[in-house]
Amino acid sequence: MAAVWRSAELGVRPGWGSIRRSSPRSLIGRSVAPPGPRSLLRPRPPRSPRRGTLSCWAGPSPSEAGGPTRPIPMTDLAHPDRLAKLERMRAEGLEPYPARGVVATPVEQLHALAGTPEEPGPGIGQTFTVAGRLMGLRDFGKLIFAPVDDRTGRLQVGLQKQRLADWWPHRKLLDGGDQVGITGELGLTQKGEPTIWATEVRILTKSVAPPPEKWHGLADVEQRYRRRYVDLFASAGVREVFVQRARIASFIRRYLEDQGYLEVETPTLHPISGGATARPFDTHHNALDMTLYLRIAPELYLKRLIVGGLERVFEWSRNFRNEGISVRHNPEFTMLELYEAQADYRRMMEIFEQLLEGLALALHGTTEVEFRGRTYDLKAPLPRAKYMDLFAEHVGCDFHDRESVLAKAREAKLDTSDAGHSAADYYKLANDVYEHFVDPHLDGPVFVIDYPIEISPLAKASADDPTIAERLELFVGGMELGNGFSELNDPAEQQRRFEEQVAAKDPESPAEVDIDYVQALEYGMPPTAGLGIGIDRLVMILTNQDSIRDVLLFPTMRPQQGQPSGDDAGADGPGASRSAVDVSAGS
RNA sequence: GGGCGCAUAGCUCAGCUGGCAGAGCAACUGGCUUUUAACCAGUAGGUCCCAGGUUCGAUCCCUGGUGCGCUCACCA
Repeated sequence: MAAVWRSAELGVRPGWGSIRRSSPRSLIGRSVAPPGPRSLLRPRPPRSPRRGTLSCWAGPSPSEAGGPTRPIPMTDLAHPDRLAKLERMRAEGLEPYPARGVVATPVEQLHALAGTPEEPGPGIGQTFTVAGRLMGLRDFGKLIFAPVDDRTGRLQVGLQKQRLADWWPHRKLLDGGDQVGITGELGLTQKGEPTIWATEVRILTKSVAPPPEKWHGLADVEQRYRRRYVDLFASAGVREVFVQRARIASFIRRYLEDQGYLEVETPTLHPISGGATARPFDTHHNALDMTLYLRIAPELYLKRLIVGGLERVFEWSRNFRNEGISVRHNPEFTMLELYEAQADYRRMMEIFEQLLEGLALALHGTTEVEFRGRTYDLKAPLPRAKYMDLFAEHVGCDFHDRESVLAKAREAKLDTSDAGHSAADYYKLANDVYEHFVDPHLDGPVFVIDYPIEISPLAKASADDPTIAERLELFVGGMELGNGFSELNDPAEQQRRFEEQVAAKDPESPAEVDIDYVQALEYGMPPTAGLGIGIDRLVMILTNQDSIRDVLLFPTMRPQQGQPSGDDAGADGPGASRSAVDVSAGS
């Protein structure tokens, strides 16, 4: 409690004692803005009466702003001892938040420069600066060892009284978690640990919130996701996952660019939600007074670009789907979509295979990856299995054998009430049967190919069999990693399929035909194939993370502290077009 | 939305059958110049998630709520 008020002892104007009682370690001072996430740790009871109290803070303080004794705005995350040190720094003429950092050498390089006891590096005895977060303190009295982390790794610094005569009295101001810049001679300890023997120590930023326990880091998964910034610096291996994620993205970009692909950006706000089957998020544009949908897939825009002659395009598409959250679903997720003129779905499988194999080799040096305790070999070519064959094998009857399929659907306790109404309804049900019986067997890696045309409304029919679409889905670790097909480019056929979907009056079906897309096809889209890859899941596989949340820096979370949640159902009035869920390739 | 589970110090976690709230790390004080989660001695730190209920007495039992995890359904 005395946290914030330690400053009072150090000369902050007296007389705030009454506030002190009423406002223990809450968000104090600085402004009267809404409290926001006060307690970042636990829900707290409402504090409405305090607002007035806060405003009397803000009033008189500006004159003090900038002064060393101004009240310290802090949440209750700030620790009293650290706040006291902050004030002590100012009292001793040290700026806890200096304007500039230091020019430093990355830790990775310093390790190379230091070498080993057997083979000392060229930097031994030279002076360097390391900058980063202080990850601990091992105090031996006249010697302190401390690990410092920067983005490239961890290096030990050694603070010796004999080398730091002037600074030594300030040493107690240091805490784990502080941002520091340490300059000194590079050397090795008796145990051979590369160490900078400091001759200059600077606190570049005082950390007033204590870091998590040093050995375990943040273990509470909720805290890990909500406060990822802490997780990143405090938990082993977390940064590495996101570094690898960036490498994966970079590798794929390079690969596609080498293949002559152009990276493009298409709208995220869609007037008609299309390109996949999913409930969209909707929003409203005030000036246009219209409903817009966050994209569920970039597909229809990218194919417009093929019509436009760009021929090979890809996009990192953040897609938004108003669906459930699970260990492999997040409401916003990243999908790579690519389209290539003059290609068919076989070419898409080759690209997919080359990417997977190349990524595994680049990241792990082998095509075998571990995921959820199992090993998957991503060496190309990957096995293929035809949808109809899988259906026959695992369901036990032919896809088109209505009687048997219906019996199987009932056996699986699927909803069969719509099944008789239309051809589309039947195929939807048959596909449900497929997923129920076949998906559990698709551990992978395996390309499932040649899907029924009826569940692939944006795909082109096979030349050999008009009931079959030239389509692939790749499964690894039991997850669908991607979906691709030879693109339907017959505008009349596309319009017919769109209208069929709209007519189905399924709440998940599109409410509206995307006429502009049909018109684009009327101008002529060359034979084209497309592929969508779920990047988050790909990263899961390649970094052996069980949950999609572990490969997303900031996964979607419910807000804390009993904020109103999900009760805006009445927000879209009756006039707002009910979810223009779209036709899709079922991707 | 359904089922199961979890919520205790800044962090990681114990807490027996319902009887004064515990440890390690972090912090503070003291000691220690080559450690690697340093070590040794001491000090301080708690709305036991929230609200009700049962009870002489609730961290513990009951009811409801909140958040999170797993799982099922939908989806990629």
